[in-house]
Amino acid sequence: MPEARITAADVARKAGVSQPTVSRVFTPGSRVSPDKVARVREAARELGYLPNTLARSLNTGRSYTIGIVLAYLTNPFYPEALQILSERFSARGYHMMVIFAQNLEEEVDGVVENLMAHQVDGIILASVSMSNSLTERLRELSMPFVLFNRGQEDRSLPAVTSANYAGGYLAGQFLVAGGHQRIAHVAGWQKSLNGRDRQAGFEAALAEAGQSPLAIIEGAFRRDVAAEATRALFARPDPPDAIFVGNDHMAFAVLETLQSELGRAVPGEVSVVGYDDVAMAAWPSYDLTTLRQPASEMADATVTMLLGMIEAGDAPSGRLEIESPLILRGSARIPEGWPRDAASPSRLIQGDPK
Amino acid sequence: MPEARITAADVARKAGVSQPTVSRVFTPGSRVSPDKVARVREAARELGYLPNTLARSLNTGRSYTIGIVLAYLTNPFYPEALQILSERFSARGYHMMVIFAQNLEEEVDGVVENLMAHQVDGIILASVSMSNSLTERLRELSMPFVLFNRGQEDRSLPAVTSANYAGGYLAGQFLVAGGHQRIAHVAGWQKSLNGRDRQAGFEAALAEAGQSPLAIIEGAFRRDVAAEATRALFARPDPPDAIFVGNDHMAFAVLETLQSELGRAVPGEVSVVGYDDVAMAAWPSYDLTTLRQPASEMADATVTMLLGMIEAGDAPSGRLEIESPLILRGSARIPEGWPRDAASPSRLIQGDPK
DNA sequence: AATACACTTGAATACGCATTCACGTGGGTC
DNA sequence: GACCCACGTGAATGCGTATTCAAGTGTATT
Repeated sequence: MPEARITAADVARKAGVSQPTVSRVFTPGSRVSPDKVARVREAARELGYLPNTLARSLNTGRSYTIGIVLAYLTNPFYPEALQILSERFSARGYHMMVIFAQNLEEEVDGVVENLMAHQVDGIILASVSMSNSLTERLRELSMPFVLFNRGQEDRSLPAVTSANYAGGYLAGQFLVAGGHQRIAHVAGWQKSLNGRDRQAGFEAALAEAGQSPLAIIEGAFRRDVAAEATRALFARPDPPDAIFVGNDHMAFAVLETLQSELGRAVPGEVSVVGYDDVAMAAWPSYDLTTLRQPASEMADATVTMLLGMIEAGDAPSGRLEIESPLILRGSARIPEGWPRDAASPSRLIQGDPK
Repeated sequence: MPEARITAADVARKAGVSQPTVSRVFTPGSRVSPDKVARVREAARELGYLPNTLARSLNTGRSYTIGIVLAYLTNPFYPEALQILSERFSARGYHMMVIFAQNLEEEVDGVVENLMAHQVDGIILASVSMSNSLTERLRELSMPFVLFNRGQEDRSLPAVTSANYAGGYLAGQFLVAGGHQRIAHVAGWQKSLNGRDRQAGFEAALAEAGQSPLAIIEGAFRRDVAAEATRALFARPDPPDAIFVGNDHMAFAVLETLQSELGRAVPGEVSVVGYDDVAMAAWPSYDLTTLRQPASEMADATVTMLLGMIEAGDAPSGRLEIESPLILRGSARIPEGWPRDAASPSRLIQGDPK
């Protein structure tokens, strides 16, 4: 029966030093004489000692843990982002506590309180809504947080998104330039600013060309709803010749409904443009033209922003929008002379406290 | 500038009670008079008090945190499993700390030590290898752990998998019954027992029918390798008329290579059977016949097993294999009279300490 | 009326570590 | 040779909570 719990005091005793010296050996930046370092490390190795992170956190006030709240992983953009975020945080010495919450303000608020009780150093809210009272609470407690892939009306809230309006605009511009006359939109969830921004950009591009959307149907970021929307669009006497879909996850359902169920040629009869550029978009079955949300850059920006607040005490920096280039593939007709590298510019919107 | 940190002592002062009384109010099972409960709750609410989980864990020795080590989320089986595991643990009052580790024993060992330093109550190792020394270490420290979707040679290690051998056997049986004569296998990673078990079952079924596999090529659970394997199979003078693929993630690549690149009809010229039944397998683009690994049941079993060790002190229970039924879809010819509900039996293999 | 008992409560303490603080010790400077 | 200073070290203390333990209250029992 081996020792139940090895503490710094045990190591100290074995190495013939004091407990604080053991602590210093395991605290980068502390100065300890080389011989004691060696003795302590040797003793620690023999005993199998590991510093208790909880005790450490309790008196430093830093847990090196980041809480992340997610709505779901069904949309493959989130697994991609989650893994990258985790790896970035790991590289900076942080761990990630992952919690799923349905996208209800009430539930998210409870989850966030839970994370705060766990003394996380910061919180990432990925694609979930939070109540204003919670936002206030986080601010008062100066708990660092960043919204990931989810903006809110208040542009002063720290958030990292892609340039959704610009991306939607680019999608619209692209489809108009492709000579499409009846362009429909299967929109994202209307309670999501992401979805509304993409839609607004899309509509602006069409308006600028003197067009208006053939139809706009909410897809709620769900496959089944998007498939149903597609059926509805093609039950019309004047079906669309192009569809801009609010994200790739829905676009796959739209494509499948068009091809397997409605027998429409893509892009011959209908062009389809998505949003996200998840890995699957490049697979042969879909070959989807789409706007790329660069998960890697978004994760980098999120980590930088959050750790800036935590470690450097940076003030919350408002919303950061990452450039969202159009990736040309085979699901949409490519206009003559369309540049291969068209992209919407990235930009930082400084928050103006409402 | 609001209070920096509200402690139980602050609440106690405001409510006119002692700190232990506050503690008791927030500790289910402790008896406190109703009026004091009310006073304490009121004061806590006004101050915005949340018990510090770190301090609590420090002297209870229980963190209510589970560490989970994952190799990647690229195979969609893992996001599905991750979300279900998280929800199950949440329901039992536990949080999940997620860490990614390349599938190298060395790295996994380091990550696990890291989790132990964080005082997790238990660890789930999802599809990663660990060294024998680490296994020993975990046993000595009596740190509960369960291998998820990854068995090891030592059947006494607590693990939850599907019935991989039986599943592979069923796949082989099914393809033989379908009248296929040249059955190939794109195998999983050879260092994974999952992959080897599926292969062994498959080979046994063929052998029983007097056949032997046309070819077995390692796919390493990777899309690109699987696609290349498919090309190699069809570069032969005697290409296969059926392929059993080690998991769905690879099977999608095989299907796409067959259809988009090689122009082979599925299931007309080639039948394809996968393994996992991830959500995408049911999508029209793939419509993949496959063996279901029931993520939900596997997660339930894992949670039950791990929390049994943590809360009830159960002894590690050996490997548990969950039934893995064959899901009939359109990617493989269905033999005449094949039962619609064929399934491999689930079974518990008691560990015999080597 | 006296004792026993169930119940509630606060003072003290422990959990494992990091961090003051004060105390040497040695080498360098004039 | 006296002084100063940088450095290494251990004793003591605090982080915020849960858990002894003993004391106090009131009710039931004899």
